[in-house]
Amino acid sequence: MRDISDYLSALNPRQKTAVTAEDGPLLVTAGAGSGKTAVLINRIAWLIAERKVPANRIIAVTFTNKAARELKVRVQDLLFEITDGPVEPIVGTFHGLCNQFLRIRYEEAGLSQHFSIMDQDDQKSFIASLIKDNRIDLLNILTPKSLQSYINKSKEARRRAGQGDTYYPHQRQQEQVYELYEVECEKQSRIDFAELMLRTVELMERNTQVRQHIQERFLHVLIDEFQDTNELQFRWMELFCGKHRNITAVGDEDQSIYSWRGALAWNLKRFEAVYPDTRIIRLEQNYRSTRPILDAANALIEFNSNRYEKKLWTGKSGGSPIKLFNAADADREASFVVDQINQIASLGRDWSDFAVLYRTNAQSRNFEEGLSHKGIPFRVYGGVRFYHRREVKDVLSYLQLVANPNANDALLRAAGMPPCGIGSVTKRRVATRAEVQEFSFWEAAVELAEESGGTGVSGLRNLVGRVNELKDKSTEYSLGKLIKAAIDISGIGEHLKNHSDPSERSRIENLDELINAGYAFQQLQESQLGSEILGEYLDTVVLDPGDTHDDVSQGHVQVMTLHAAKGLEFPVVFLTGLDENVLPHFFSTNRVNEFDDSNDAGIEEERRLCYVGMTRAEEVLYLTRASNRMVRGKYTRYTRSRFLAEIPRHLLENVGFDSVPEPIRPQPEAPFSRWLGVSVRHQKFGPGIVIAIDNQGAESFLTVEFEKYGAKTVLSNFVSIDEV
DNA sequence: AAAGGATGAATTTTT
DNA sequence: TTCATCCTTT
Repeated sequence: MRDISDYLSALNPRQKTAVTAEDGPLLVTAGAGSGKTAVLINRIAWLIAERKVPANRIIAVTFTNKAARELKVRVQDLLFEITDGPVEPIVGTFHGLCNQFLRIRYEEAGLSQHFSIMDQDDQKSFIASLIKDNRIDLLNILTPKSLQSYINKSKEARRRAGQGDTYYPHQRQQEQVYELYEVECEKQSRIDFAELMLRTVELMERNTQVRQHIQERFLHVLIDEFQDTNELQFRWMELFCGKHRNITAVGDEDQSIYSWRGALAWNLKRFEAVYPDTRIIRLEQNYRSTRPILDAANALIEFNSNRYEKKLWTGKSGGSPIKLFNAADADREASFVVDQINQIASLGRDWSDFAVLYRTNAQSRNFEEGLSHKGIPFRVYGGVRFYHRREVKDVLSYLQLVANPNANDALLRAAGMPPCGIGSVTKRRVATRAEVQEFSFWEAAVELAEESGGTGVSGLRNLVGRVNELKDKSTEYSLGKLIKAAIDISGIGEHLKNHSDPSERSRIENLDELINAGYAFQQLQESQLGSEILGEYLDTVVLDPGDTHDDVSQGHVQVMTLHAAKGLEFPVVFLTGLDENVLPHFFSTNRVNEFDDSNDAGIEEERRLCYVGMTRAEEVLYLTRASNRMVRGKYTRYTRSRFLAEIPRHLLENVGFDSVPEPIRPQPEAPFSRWLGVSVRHQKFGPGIVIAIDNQGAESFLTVEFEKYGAKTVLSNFVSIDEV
């Protein structure tokens, strides 16, 4: 049996300090590529193996299911040789963990046992039908989408209906819809993503017994990607670690790119404020990128304010400068990228070594066309997820109805697919009946089906019969078999098979895939019957609808947005669209509507996005741009991104203009001004204090009074802020 | 209920 | 330009 210290020896000193930190609040600010996942994994393993903390009394939280799976597997792998017993730390996403919690404590949380979870799409149509059914005349600045965001934002701020501002008419209407929404969710036993968190937090706050039990149980709480936590999640953390206060938060404010979804990078600072005895460890050694890439990324992010001063460094030497290409238009930008990929690949690289990154999905088309034109295999991340496909949702609506008959939208969906004579008139009858009798659409449909009537009523009779048949089967069938039954009994399979449109017919393949997924899911759980496993399956489908980008993408060039690229790394990266109003995006520089905040904060998030993109690159980084882009059918001129001017020029190599280059913009602001008087550390000269700053173009020279060498003027790239 | 036409909107999307 | 959604028509 090996000793845990063998593994620890693979860590650098700071990582080791973080891994073996004693009890109490611990904050790890981990720069891109600095091995934060390794720290998390090793810390959990160390707690279990060295500190003998029972694995099931450790809870680790991530934002994605993928990250949760990876964390769990790697901890288990690491401990496999060290411990004998099974190792099961509790690892999951915030929402997944809250769901598990609420499934057990649904009663105390005031939920129906059969509550079903709505994803974003479900929620949006739920709100839309709410507005329609209640005949609400929406003010013209409000839409179902804006109301959805209002409701979610309110919940994230822990505001219930009736607690928001009502000064303006539109605010009153927002509150009105929010109130209706809560009532309707209650009636239909529906719950949305934010509600999973809010209910959990509210229950913990309200119920002392539950709180104490949880706080007692979890000896250690660990949270990954802390810069992405929102208000609710911060509160969740406080509640979960309230007793033992053994909380490890890992994050990087420079990679906070989800503030528009309520993430508060500021939570890192707040953590320190809430836990004054916090131990802070900074991981600054980067193991991913070559030096020019790091230097450029560092210089760029330096323009942001309110950061922890930290500077990534690498022990690696060498590395080629960043290649900059100015294209005349987006087509040429794409063909340049494709040509470069072809050339570099011919020197012996796999297609999957390349990534093409962009700010908006609309930019992908040129690259897709260029790549397929040259016959290069590629995969575009994003797009419609399997479980969001129309035919899949249609089939699942029948199962949803079995699991939660109160789900009105599931009934309406099932009623429309396959077409069975139930049109808008019949649907309205169902809705009216449900309203009058104060029960669900399902019950209304059952009642109406027993009366006599025309095609609509016989359609309802059909539908009710089918769902009841499925309900019977659900008690005896396995999940895969049940899904197959849903496809057959509903008639969706038959309907698609006979469709005149071949693209509709091809949807059958997805349904076959759905059946397979059902069998696979059943395998994963212990053998349970359909009725028991169905609920779990429907939860999983919503909370973990699978990657749009499977790991089978080997042998393909990776094409994706900057957001999708976070957490990934590639040997060769093309960061495209470095144009003003593309990156930074137009919305961050111009106020377009009341919902976006165009200000420094907006630009700074764009800068972080750019930073995230650059730090994805291991060896080669290209920055490309185009002077003309087709937008809404019109050619629009673009100027170079301000971010290009923020990267020291000696790190950039122009590999081509195929248009007249625009003059470089003047330096926006003296970059290192905040460094004056700050104590810093130079790679060669050691510690010192900055006494003067000289900005020359994109480069900055710092005059530093060194402890050991006196005053010297050095390039800012070689200086980092001293650790406090 | 389905198909065709008009209309309007167009960042990013871990759960 | 392109795509999705709504509305009209049959």
